[in-house]
Amino acid sequence: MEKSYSPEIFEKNIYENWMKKNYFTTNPDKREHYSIVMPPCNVTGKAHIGHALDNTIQDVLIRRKRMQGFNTLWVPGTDHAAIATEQVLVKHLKGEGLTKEGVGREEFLKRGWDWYRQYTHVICDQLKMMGVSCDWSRLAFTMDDNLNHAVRHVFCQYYNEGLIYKGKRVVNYCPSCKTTISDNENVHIDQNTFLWYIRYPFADGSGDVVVATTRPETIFGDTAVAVNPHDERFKGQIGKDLILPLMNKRIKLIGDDYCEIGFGTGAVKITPAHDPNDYEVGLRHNLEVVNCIDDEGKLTEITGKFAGMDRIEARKLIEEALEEGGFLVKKEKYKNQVGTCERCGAITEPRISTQWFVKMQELAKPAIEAVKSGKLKFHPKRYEKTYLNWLENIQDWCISRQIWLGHRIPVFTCQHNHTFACEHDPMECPECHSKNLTQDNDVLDTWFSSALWPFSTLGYPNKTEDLKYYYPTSALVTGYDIITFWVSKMVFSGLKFMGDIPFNDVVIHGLVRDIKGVKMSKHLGNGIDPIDMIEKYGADALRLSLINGMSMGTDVKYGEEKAKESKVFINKLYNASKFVLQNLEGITLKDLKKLNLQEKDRWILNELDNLIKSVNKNIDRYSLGVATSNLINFTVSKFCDWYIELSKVDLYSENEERKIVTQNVLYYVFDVLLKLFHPFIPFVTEYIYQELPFHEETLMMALYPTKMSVRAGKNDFEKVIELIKSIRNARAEFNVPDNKRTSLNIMTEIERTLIAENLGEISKLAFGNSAELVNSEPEEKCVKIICGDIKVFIPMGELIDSDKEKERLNKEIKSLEFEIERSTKMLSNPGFANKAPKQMVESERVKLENNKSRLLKLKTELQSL
RNA sequence: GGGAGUUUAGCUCAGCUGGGAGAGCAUCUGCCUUACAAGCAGAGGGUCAUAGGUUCGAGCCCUAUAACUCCCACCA
Repeated sequence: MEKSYSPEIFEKNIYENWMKKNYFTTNPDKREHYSIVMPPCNVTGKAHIGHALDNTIQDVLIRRKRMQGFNTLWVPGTDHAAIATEQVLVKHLKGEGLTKEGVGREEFLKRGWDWYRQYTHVICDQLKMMGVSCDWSRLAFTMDDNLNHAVRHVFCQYYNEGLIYKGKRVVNYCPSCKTTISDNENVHIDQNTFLWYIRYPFADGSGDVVVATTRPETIFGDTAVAVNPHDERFKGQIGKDLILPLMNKRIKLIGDDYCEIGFGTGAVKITPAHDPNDYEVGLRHNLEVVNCIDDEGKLTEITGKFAGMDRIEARKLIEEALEEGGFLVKKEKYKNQVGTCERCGAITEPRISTQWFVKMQELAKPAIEAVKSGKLKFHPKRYEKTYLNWLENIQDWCISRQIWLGHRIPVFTCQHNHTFACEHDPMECPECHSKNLTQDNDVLDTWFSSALWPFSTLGYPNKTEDLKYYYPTSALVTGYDIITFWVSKMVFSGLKFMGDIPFNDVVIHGLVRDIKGVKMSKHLGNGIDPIDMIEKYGADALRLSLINGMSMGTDVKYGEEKAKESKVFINKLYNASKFVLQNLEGITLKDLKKLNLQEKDRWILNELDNLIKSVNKNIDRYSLGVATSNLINFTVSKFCDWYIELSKVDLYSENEERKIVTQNVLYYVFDVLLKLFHPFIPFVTEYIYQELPFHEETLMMALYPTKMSVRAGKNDFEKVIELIKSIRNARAEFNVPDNKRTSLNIMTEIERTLIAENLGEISKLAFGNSAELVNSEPEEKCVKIICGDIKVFIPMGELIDSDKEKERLNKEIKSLEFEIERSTKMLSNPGFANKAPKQMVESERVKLENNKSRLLKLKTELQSL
């Protein structure tokens, strides 16, 4: 083993070996299964720290279950992230002086595949560096042939059942990406703008109506002005004609409840082509739909001299024109929110267009029921609300996108206008047998394919053994940001096509933010590259730093310091392993239960049992951060600080029997500890494990520890620990430096056996040069320490300062008196004595008695000074 | 406008079904003790956001309030 912990020299080899031995691959068998499908990573570039968190959580769950003997399947995968990738490709083309239309669909798709092939490698290699134990032989991609088959199968079923329809709607449209985007991708941001008040004169010259708008450029598309039919101000005017400014065209004043009395001027201009509400109003009143903004965000021909101008840039000129014509009443500052494209940041346009939709009402119902009935569980539970709230207010799902990358909509039209959906590319029209067919130009929303992920990756629509065995999967691990648009879609898809929920548990984690809590972004440059962290501190340190202290569902504030801290801890574990290994030479393996254990051995074994219990409990409830802090706490504060130090006494002694016992306990505890740690920090644990005198082929397949229950009854060794701490404490109070050793004279009646057994240990750990049991107080001037029944006399000659000693005793007396008062009060409260559990009352009584007798001893001591 | 979350030591956060406030980092003191100075031993530091309530007992449960964060929503 290397002198110090250097992850860079072994992590890569260990991973390659795991791969080579096929430890990650699995197939259905007789065992119980535990399966997870990995949320597919976008093939757009590098893995970010969020991937590291998400995949570490899954790896921890998978690795523990694998060690517990389950048939564990973890399916890795990647997503084609069509809009983002298409954008990048278009940019690349532009660099070559080309356009997408110029190269044509076929060539463009070819370039897409080249890109995917190249970057799938990058992202997968990075995941491998993190140590993920997924079954790489099953790596899935949302555009794979079999997944495409699943998509088309599902599409056709929806289509044939009438759940997919084509319709005219106002949808969000990004003029920069030139495609429709979903509501989720349309992010609202605050903007400072103006509210323009515009006068619409009545055609008969009887005054005018003033409307307020934030979008004067849409005036060209106005086909009505609406007021509330119950608004007194407009009584008798509804139905009259108005003159549309700038267009010099007649439009009607209509009455519609959509218009709120008391808001703004009470009148609102109606532009059915460019506002979803106005479109609805338009339908109710049979209004004309006039497009005044084209698919590039430019004003159309009908706007006359403004044609070809960008819609936002044209505002100023439109304003001037309105003013010139005397239509502008006023303009005031106004704050509102505009929709922007999540990917490119451009202001989106509500735009009337023909799109494909999935009817959601019926599909949502069973998905709601699955959660309400408790069959599908969210962890933490509060995220159920996000899920339910969304499904209960569901809108039809717009699934068509006007781009080229992705699953092309499998709907065909023949020359006689027969339209049909087809799972496999058709040769002819099923109705008229025409061979002159054209396919719909749009592709499907990326989420359409990821919605099928839990079963498409297992072979759907074929009825495979995998599907039968691994579905429903055990858990889905993902961030809260995609509950609505991914988790919910998988649930209703699973219920619809598999007849069962796709996973039993939904484990929701938070987002990784920077140390100040700000979202990481390229723009701000506050991102932390997980690969950087691996190179500097090792993959195990990265993993541990993400998990330790994390609370499921809550955002993680992350800074490089955390990786550093984790590395410091792993180094500690590494050093402990060096100690253990050095001292296991010549060990003969024994059955611990048959060995003559001492109190200290029972103590550490008992603590270890508690650890196993709490680690399991916390992983079961997905409190991974608590599990790691249990583990770290045990390692540092129990194993290293105490047991290792205690063990030195016997290991370096001539007592062969004690040496064998100690070696066996050390080995046992450390072996269990490595196994418990392995799911979290797989590399270093495997590395150390291979150095142990007895081990299996790999730690990742070793049996996960269970409790051994060495003993029952109470733990006496705590008393020795208390004693040692008291001595250390007293020495510190007298400013005795650690390198000054003293003799320790211990007097006790009840605990003679316990103390006699641990004299060497007490001496070593409490800075003694000797420790012995005495029957009377030494003649010399001593510092006296009282610890329960045990008294320790430490001759410290010139160091003893009686004022200081008095001070020390007084301090202790004071805190004891405080404690006694508290207990007395509590016990004398009839409510407590009657209502509290008996155990509680009893232990409080014992505590009080002990404190009282201790107080007496201390007071006697003080008087004798 | 609706909903959720957070508020505990100087900083980052734990704290399970209520039963004497915890960790890491930082600070101070003393130690190179043959696993570890990336260390060891010790110490200081908290009205658990505020105000009420339930209870024998509240960081934890209930009700308000405040501050911050996030999500959802078609308000011109």
